[in-house]
Amino acid sequence: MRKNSKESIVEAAVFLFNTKGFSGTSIRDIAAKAGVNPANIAYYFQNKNGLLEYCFTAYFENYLKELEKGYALLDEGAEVSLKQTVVNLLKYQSQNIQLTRFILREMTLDSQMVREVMSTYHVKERYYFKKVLERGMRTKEFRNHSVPYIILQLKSLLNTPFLNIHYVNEVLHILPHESYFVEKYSREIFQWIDLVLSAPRSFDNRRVLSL
Amino acid sequence: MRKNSKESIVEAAVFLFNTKGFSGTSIRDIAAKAGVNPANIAYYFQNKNGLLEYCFTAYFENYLKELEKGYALLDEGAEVSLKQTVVNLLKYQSQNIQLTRFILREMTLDSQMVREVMSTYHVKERYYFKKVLERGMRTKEFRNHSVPYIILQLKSLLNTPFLNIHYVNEVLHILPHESYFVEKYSREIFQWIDLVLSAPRSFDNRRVLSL
Amino acid sequence: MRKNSKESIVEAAVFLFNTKGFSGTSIRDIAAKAGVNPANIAYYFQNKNGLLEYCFTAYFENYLKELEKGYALLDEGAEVSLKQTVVNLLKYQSQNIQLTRFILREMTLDSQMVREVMSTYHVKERYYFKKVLERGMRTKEFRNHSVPYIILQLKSLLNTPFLNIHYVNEVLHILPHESYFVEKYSREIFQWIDLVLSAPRSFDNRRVLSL
Amino acid sequence: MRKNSKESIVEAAVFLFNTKGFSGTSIRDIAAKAGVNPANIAYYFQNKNGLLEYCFTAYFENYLKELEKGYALLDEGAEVSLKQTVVNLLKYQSQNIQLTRFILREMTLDSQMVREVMSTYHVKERYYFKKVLERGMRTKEFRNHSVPYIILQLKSLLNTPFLNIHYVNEVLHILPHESYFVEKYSREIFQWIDLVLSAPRSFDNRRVLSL
DNA sequence: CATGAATGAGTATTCATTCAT
DNA sequence: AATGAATGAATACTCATTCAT
Repeated sequence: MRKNSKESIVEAAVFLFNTKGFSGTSIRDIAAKAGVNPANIAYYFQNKNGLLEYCFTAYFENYLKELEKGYALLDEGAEVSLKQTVVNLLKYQSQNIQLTRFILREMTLDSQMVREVMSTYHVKERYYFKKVLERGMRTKEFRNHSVPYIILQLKSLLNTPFLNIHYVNEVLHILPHESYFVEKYSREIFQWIDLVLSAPRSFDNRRVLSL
Repeated sequence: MRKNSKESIVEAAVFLFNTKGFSGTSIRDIAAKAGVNPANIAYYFQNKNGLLEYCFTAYFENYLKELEKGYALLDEGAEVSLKQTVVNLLKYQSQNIQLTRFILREMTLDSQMVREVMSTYHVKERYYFKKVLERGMRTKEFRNHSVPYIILQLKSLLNTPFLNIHYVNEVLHILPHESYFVEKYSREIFQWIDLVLSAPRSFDNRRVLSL
Repeated sequence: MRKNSKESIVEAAVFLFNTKGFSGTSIRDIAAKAGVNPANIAYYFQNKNGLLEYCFTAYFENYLKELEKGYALLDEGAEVSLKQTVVNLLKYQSQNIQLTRFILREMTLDSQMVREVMSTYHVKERYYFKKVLERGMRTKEFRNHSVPYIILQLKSLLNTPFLNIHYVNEVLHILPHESYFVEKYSREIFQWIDLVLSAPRSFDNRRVLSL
Repeated sequence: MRKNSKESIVEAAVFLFNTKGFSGTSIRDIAAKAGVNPANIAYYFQNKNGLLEYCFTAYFENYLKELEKGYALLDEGAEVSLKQTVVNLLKYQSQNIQLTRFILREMTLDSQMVREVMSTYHVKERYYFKKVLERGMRTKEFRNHSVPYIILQLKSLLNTPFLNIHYVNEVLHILPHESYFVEKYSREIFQWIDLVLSAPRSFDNRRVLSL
């Protein structure tokens, strides 16, 4: 009857997982919101966990694409590449704000499935960041610094607004889902790159696209 | 049989909420792990939500105490006060790493209870940070900056290692529960304060206690 | 794709009904094992019960044929007829060992369908046995005996090895699906006929075919 | 509220398993018939399979007791011991006719649980029968015979009336749950023992108790 | 003939909670 | 202070079946 059952299931699931968490969301809730029969979820995704894995995969495959786009610019300079990556990721997360929050939260659990699915993606992500940072240090664009600690800070800055969206909204009156947030917050991270990461010199943000 | 049922319930609950999430943990799991009868939990905490609220309250009351200790140093300078606060909070979170992760995660949900309980604490926290930052800007210790965006970055840096502890462990090989992490990571945040937040001048970390 | 969907469905169904029971087997199990679409089963057999009835009918029509073959020999003597029937039935059951076990088990349930389908066959079977036994008693081949109790014993001896095949295999190390079992076990039942059923005299097994 | 929830659950379960089979019976059916809450079944028996295991254990422990009682008479003669065992087992099965039918049927499935639970009991049972038969052959009470095939026939005769109770009722008009059946059918099996199993001589049934 | 999509009723099981003791 | 028994509602999931294509 419905044209796009699978799609509407995912849509409903993302919304509910985002607001109530994975465990806190029942398959019936999802089916009701999607306007489909609960059995249909098993039909398309095997079981509730299959739906979760589908979301994880969807999120991370696109996430890695954004990473790769920035990484492709590495020959134009580590700083340019990194800044472009920051913009890409902020944009991606801002445009998929519900999915992002849900994934970022679920990642903090100790479930075996999460570990398995994510180990791949995390290793890849770390590889990209490491390459960019090491290149920058080699070319003296960046000062020498502990790579893990830099990655930790960068990821902190990138993820927190999307994970704690409610806090950011209500307490700080910042709206991460609005388009100008990407622009504004990119500049904040650029400043962190310029001041904390880069070797002291004149900075060049002109090459960063789509800002 | 057990000397301190209540305490052992909380202990078990924090461990399980931390690893499996609040919704993912059943009262029987907790009771089994604590070695008490499930009905006992209702006896002490009314119901499952009461146990959650107890954890939130316990966490935030001590969290605010740490904030206040740093705030009390405001007259010795905004930078000193802020840096001391950073050390205190890192220490507190590192020493209560399971509770911290669980609370930080649960805070990202849209439950009404979470909103209610936390509005108070978040407002207070924001008040402290705002006071310190504004004082620093007034005294020219800090450059002028958007207060909300600075708070956002500061909180990002403070919380992320404890929330994403598994990622930080496995991927970055950083161990936030070990004592030297506080020391090392404090210096990273100090650097952020010095380079991003402070007006360009010579920095003074000598006054920060217990580092 | 498959050449003979219907046949492969029955084959799969018999195997699964045999090992897991009718209620314990799902239409999807059968379809999966047969390599066909579940909807196909409804196409051929109306519904799951139709498949069951098909199996029952197939089993009993051939079963009755074997009975009739033995009954046709009645004029050559009750003992010969009975012994031939024993051989025929043992052979038939041994060659359809999965179907046999499943049918014999399902017959022990109180389902209405089972009652209906089987009343016909049971009555016919009883008729044959009764005729043979009464003839034998009249001709003094058999001693006088309660017919129902003799039928009960005869059916016990005929069915049990095929119904409790696992027990018979594992505990007694007898293999009812191997061809020499028919030969060996026939002799056991012949002995029962000779000693328990027949009037004391010299026995003649020469006329029994295909042993 | 109810005085004997556990007992009434077992009672209802045995009745329903008997008529509809284990897989064909739902936990709700049982709970409804027993007048208890479905969750109570999980409370007492862990899950549906736990209830099944409970029934198996209950059946076989008492079954073995009857076997042992007969076995204890072995020094009075193999024939006496065997005949007493027959009476005991017929009595036990006749008095627990529903449980017996259900167990005998379920034993014919290939479930792993059934195999595990029963391997013990079957081995013990085989041990008793083997000892009795071998003793009888040694003392020339019984003629030489293949022990497994004798056990097979004996068990056929013992179990079939209780397993195929409906057939036995409707077609043969024999009522295995009535007390005189034990008496009558014992004599049939005695005759089998006397004529098929025993060496030709005069028989003595006087020593068999409670007949 | 055959299938993928879809469904409503049903499955066993788990849940937080209550309450008499 | 603590517990075993019990419950009703909810859980994820499976079922046989239907139907348009």
